Amino acid sequence: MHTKNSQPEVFEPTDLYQIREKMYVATDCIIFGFHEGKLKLLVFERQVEPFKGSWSLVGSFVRLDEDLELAGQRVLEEATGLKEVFMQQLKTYGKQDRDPGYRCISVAQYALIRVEDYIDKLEKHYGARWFEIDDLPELVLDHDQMVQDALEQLRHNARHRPIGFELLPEKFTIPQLQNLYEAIYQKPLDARNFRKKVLSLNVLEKLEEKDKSGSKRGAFLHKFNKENYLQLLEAGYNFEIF
Amino acid sequence: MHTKNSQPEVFEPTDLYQIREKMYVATDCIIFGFHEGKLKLLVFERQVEPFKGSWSLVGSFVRLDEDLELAGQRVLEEATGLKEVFMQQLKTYGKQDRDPGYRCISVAQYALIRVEDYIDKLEKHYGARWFEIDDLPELVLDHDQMVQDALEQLRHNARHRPIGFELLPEKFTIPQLQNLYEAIYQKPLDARNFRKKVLSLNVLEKLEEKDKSGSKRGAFLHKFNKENYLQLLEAGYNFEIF
DNA sequence: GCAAAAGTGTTAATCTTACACCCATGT
DNA sequence: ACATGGGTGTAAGATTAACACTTTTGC
Repeated sequence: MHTKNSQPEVFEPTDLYQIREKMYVATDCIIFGFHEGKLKLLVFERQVEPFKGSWSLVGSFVRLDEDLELAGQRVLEEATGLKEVFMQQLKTYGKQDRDPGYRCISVAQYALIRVEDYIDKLEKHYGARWFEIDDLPELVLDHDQMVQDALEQLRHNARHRPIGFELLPEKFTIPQLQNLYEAIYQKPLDARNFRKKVLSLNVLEKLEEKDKSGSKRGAFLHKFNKENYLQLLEAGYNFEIF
Repeated sequence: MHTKNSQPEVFEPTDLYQIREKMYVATDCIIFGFHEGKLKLLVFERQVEPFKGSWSLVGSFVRLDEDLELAGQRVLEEATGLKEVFMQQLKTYGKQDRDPGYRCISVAQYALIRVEDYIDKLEKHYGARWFEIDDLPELVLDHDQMVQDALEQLRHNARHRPIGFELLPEKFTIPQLQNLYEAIYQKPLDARNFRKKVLSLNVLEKLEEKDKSGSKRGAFLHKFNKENYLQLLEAGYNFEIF
């Protein structure tokens, strides 16, 4: 509060560039996957002190000559071998004491990957491991918070953009898609209403092929039609799944 | 892509801590205000080279001993004299070449301030100036992008949380609130439907006082009831204004 | 008395929700 | 033939959107 006659304290522009202190900038990746009807998180065993051996997100320092987004992609590729993954910035964590060793802020980014049959290859390396999101271990530093925030963001985004498709293989069935949404929101959805809703969005392309892995009868495979999606977005269309 | 038999490239954990390069971390503030029925942005004349004299958001380097959020509050106080302002992290901008002088990433935060009669005090200092958001000057560096992103975020958030109240004085009338929403979304709203909707949310407290600044008849003042709001949020209530 | 903004309800259209049965197939 | 998951329609209820007139008061 300031009183009527006191001038407000206004910045001295020269201050702006007076105190310049460099610090470490890290990026940490929250990696989600979907497998066997469950939404999962990929975590890693921390290899360095302090907290060596604890579970942790995977991350890295951002290098001086690389864009922030690129740093995320690099971390992801180093950790999983996957390139050009869907990835979105979540939030930057900047508490002064968040890392006990040194001052370091971390830009968290979350990734959605198509797991498919590739899932256990990841686990063979460097203590990487998938956990179901309702059964996560405690993570190091503020990584628990990051995961909670990422889940909230994922739930929020999946309501408004057809983001869920990033977690499925290119071809998928409607029941698979429904399973995914049920896993994200942790509640059962009505199959008729779900089908009606997603088909009404007009972004799915029905293929002639069937997938018989889920049932004897088999379910028709669909593809996500990105062009239709972009057109509808421009037209101000609102995607809400339920 | 990797072939069936090649092991995926997985990160060498020791790499993580091998390349450590410090950089500057800045925070820039997108300051919104609402005055005379218009949504406005507070910008500043840049006082340092390069680009001295250009319009710019206000910002500062984050200090080693301060939390990121605190840095935002500090910048805001230095620039406007206002304390404990509503402020929310927007996004972190980390292109390698975003600042020509040196490597610097910037965490953008946006603030909503209650302008009231305080508006022109701000303009008297250091070239600070309010611009209407549909008539903004070009800003320095990537600040234009920051403002666009902040606007989008503001529009998005104002739909889901009663965030708009932060831009109004403590006591306000329903028509003023409607004006604000019209300014944010740049489209006219139906007065009857708007009133019905916001009142149905049960977060406004009607006062006995009237405000006669807007009309001869005067309109009843209302207060935002934060307790009710928090209760409803917990109960999973969904605030959508239209 | 008139101009200017505040305040008030109803109806049609749309969207959401709940709900139950037949189909196709592999075993 | 039966067990399993895939696929389909309808009706009731809730929400949204469109729309016009009366009230109050300062000038």
